[in-house]
Amino acid sequence: MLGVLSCKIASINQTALSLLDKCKSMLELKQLHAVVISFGLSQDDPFISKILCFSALSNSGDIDYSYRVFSQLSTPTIFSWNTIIRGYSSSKNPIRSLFIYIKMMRLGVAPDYLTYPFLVKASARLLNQETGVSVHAHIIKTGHESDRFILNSLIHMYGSCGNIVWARKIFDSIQGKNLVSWNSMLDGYAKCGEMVFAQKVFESMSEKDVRSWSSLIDGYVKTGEYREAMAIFEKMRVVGPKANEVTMVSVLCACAHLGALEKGRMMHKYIVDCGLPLTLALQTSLVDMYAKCGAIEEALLAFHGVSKSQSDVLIWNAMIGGLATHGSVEESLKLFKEMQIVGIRPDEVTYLCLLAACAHGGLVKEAWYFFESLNRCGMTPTSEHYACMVDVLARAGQLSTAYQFIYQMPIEPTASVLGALLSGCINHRNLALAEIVGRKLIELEPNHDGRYIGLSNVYAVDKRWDDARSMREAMERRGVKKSPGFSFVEISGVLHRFIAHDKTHPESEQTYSMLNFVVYQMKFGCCKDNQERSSNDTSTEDDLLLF
DNA sequence: ATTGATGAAC
Repeated sequence: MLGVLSCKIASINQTALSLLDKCKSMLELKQLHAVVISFGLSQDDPFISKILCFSALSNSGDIDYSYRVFSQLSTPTIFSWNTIIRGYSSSKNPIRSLFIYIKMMRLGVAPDYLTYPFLVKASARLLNQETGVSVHAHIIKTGHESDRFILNSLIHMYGSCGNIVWARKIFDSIQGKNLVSWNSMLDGYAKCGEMVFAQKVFESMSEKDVRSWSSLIDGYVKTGEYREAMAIFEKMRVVGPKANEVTMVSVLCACAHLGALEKGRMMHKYIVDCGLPLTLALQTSLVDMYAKCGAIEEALLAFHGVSKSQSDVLIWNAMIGGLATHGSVEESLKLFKEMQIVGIRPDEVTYLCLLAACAHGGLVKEAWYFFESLNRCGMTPTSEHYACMVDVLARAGQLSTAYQFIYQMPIEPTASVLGALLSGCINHRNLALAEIVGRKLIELEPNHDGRYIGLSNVYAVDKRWDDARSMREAMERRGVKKSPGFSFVEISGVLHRFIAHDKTHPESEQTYSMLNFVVYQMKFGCCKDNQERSSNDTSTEDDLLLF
């Protein structure tokens, strides 16, 4: 009798195990788990291992459920410990990997060679080098310092934490580097903005995969070298591997910053043609690209293509921010309300977007409301929030309120906070305050060319030409290099760069003629006749303002 | 059972 029963249990167990392999959601997993518990099999090891793995590691898993199951085990195997540490290392709370590890140490459980890669990953994701160094020390103490997987993850960790020197030291020490070693080193340089070194590493790689290309492209995007990023992508299309989601996210970001709408549309088409799945990250990049390129209708189209139940705070921020910078202030605020109805919690960035909207629409009262909402929702305003708030007040001409606001800030005002006040002072012609703020800004950032130009502009508005010139001289005396401002215009997919006073473009003459025409229209609201259009009559004042 | 990349604002 007992034999039959145990036979039955074994077959139920077998069925449950094979069903678990086909499990697709937490709901199904929990149902199976419940069945097995009701048969009194919950302590059965292969089954529990599978439950842990699915809930800790699968995309549709739930690491906290995994941990609850784990904490019921009397003596978890090293496999179970590692699974939980691994699960937390890629979760929202990577610090929990370290907590589990500490628990493990206290209980005297010995970690193995599979424990450490996840602990290093957790430290990397925390961007906390001190934690990383502690883990590194444990790796040496337990004799795992020559494991190639661990060394590769250490390169990545040090690179992510900005310690590129140590990343390089480990990289150089590895005998028999593999593609992951090279990619981690390359990505470390790219993350630190060391693109010359990143390029060097990239070129000396005998084997490159999609990650190598993506890291290089993203490095150029993060350093603001968008045209270089696009050039690498074009090369990748010819000689490299097929682009994937990550590649395209960076490429779209480059298009967005270049304002290259045609190119952005081509990239959108490329994504569809390649059959790349339109993930939420890609859709967010599309929304942002279209919005930044001024194609707000296409941005909205991309945004509404996402079902609200699948959306997250990032894509709402992209759309709210896009509408705000486009000047569609009401639409932007309306979307904010809708976001809350859908049940997406706004975050710090959402409030920055809202404050930007208020600045554009001159909505001072609303801005105060949003600023106070930050505190109400338990968020701490950052210097960027203060800068935005000052921008709202300064644009609206409430200069003394702005000044008071800065005065009672709990943190030191940053250059962008004072910068917002300065432009308000210039626009509303409070030149006495402008001079004080301008001087403070140079003090704060003595190596920033724009700060000297800022104060010089104050003098220029005040027609104090000698003082204006002296600022330029002060800048040169201190050896501050002035980088020329430039912008891009995309025509038929070709990017044209314009630098102030640059005459090297083949159609420079027509361009300046049109510029003068447009400036005249803006100033006087009527057309000059064609004869006058070509005359180059920039005044001294404009010259100084443009620098 | 292991390591490496991506979306929002300044």
